[in-house]
Amino acid sequence: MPPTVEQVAERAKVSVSTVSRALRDIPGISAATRKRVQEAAEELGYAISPSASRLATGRTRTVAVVVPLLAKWFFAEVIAAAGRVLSQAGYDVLLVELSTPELREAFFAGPRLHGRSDAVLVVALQLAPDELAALQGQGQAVALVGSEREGASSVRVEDRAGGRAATRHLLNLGHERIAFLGIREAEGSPLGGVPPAERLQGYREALVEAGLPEEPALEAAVENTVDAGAAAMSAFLTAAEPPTAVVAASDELAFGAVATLRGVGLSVPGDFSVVGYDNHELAGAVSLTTMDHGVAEQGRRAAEAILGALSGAPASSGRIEPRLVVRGTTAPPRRLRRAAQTN
Amino acid sequence: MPPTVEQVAERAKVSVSTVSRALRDIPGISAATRKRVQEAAEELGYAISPSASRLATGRTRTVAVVVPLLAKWFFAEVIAAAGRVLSQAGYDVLLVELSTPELREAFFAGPRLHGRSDAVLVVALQLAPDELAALQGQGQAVALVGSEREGASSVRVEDRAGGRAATRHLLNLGHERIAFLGIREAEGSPLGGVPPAERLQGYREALVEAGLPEEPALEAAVENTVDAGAAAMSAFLTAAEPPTAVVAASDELAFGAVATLRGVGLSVPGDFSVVGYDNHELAGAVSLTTMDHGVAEQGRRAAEAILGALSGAPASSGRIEPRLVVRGTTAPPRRLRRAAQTN
DNA sequence: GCCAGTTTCGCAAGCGCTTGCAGTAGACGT
DNA sequence: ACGTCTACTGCAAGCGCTTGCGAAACTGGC
Repeated sequence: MPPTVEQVAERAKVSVSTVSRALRDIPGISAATRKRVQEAAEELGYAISPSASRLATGRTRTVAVVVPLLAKWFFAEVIAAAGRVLSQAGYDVLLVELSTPELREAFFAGPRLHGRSDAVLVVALQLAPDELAALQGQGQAVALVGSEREGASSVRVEDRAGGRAATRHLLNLGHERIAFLGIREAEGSPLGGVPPAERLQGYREALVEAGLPEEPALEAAVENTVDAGAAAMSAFLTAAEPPTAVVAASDELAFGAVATLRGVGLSVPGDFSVVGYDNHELAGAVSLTTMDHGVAEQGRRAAEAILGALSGAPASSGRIEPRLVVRGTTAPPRRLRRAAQTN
Repeated sequence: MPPTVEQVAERAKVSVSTVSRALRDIPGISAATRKRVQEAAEELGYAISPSASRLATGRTRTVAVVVPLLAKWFFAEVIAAAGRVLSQAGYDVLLVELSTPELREAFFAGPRLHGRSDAVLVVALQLAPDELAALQGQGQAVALVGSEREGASSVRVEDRAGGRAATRHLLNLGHERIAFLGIREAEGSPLGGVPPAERLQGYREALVEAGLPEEPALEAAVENTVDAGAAAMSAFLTAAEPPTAVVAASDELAFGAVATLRGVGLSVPGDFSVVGYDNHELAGAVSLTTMDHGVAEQGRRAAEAILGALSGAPASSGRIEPRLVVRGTTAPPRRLRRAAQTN
């Protein structure tokens, strides 16, 4: 039904090879001929057959995007941003969600991308060396978001600095008992390796720098959900000497923490301060103080790295510096404010 | 680099046609031969070339998913659910985000999907007749989520019933001045046509049934964001005779409304009740009473409809009945509770 | 042990595009 | 006016797989 090069050639009174070259702006075709061909194509409503083109060239002009979980804001945002630059550049985006260990295993077991994409954008997954090799073995250029591997481009966040900054913010406000609400892998999750571990390190560093002791009781690690964050917050509150502030490794955990605190009648930030991590789409809605790590930018830069790699550029390795966004869930601890008032 | 049918054929000592048939479970191959071929393929790590197969068959085993905005929870959730059933069925998922009117126009102007997918899953976009025709003209089977068109499968939500149920819930609690916080298209948005209009209708119906007057001043229509919801809520509060409850056409608007209310010191649900619409991932976090309309199920069913259409089934047209999820943002109006106390 | 009827396979012609190489036609110099 | 270059364009051989059709092998029945 759709016209082929042949029909365009016929109409433009040239050979198919000329059509092919004219339409792809390949030199060696006179301007006049090129124009004639383009017009013929236009009139016929010609559209190239991707399959045929791919078969002949061996390249697909498609990049696969693999994520552990599509419905999480972070991943969706990264994909959206990456997708825009990719499709802008004329690439198709193939979506791959690896939401269970089984899917992950199956995906890396065979050459599942062979002939489907030229490159892969891997978000958040911590690839094992052989997994990376499996991808590259299929001739895929690979770019990583949220991890770093030899031989692949990557975009990472300075999470340690981020964790430290979040914690410092609370220290500067006068808090001295600050908890950390971290992320632990859920059972069925395919992430494999927890990148935000650096956030915890940053937190610890900040405490040490401030001359405060590390207290294991103030560190939790739970599944990255609102409910888990809420539960963990409850646990902190039952401590003998509860913290007065918490830095959460994600905004979702922070949401949960805030919910718990307000639920038991505590005021945030009056009685307790919370800082999140992500600058989630809805962070503003609850006025959450949080670390912004340019989620969309991560996607954008990874996509650009891929485009670069596809045109022969060497692997690049970018870093993003998170920055604190102060909103309404952080304030000096009550003790200090009382003191200030009595001044 | 990767092996081809030819090499498999050679190793299994059969012809390429036999390999092709054996690997695809096409009858006419003896069990013994089939096994031999499969083993040979296995040993060689053979993977079919999609391009070649597509070129030869004309089918791509790919379905395109088009959404207006990927990073919104609703869309991401629908895609995730649909993607799971599609990839389970062996289909690739091609992602298309039409986030601006320009992109939308360009997309429908040419045969952009020709040879790229066998079917399209259109989420939320209200297709103009010629847009639908453009897709079908490219030989695409099409399934719609959130709209309905002659000649295409679709999955829709009984939004009118949903709007009515949400409103009734508030009426039953004793509210008499209930506002509606609706969705209006943003300027640069490609949605084109507002499906949730039915939610407003349901709201009005419920009021009429309860013998209450419709008050235009109690109906707002804003962009579907937390901030816009917050602003609209502020407007409601400045009314001469403010409402005591609001039904929002989305959870995001509801989040904004709640934020405004609590921001000015009003208690929710003590002083004001709010019911949302979506049962957003984070609705639980703020304990939002809302209408659940099975978002994942919409994706799943649409994907199933597509698979059906691809195997020759006639267009189907499913409906989903939303249900109320009562959480913590709705309660009787203060007036009534006082009365109850004095009892 | 021979023939008709089944199975099981292989041949070869595409599918629609790309590209190395060869051929043709102007352009230019002398 | 003729040879030499350069600039265009066409030929044809793939790319790796599918599939209609005919050939070969095998099954029984007699």
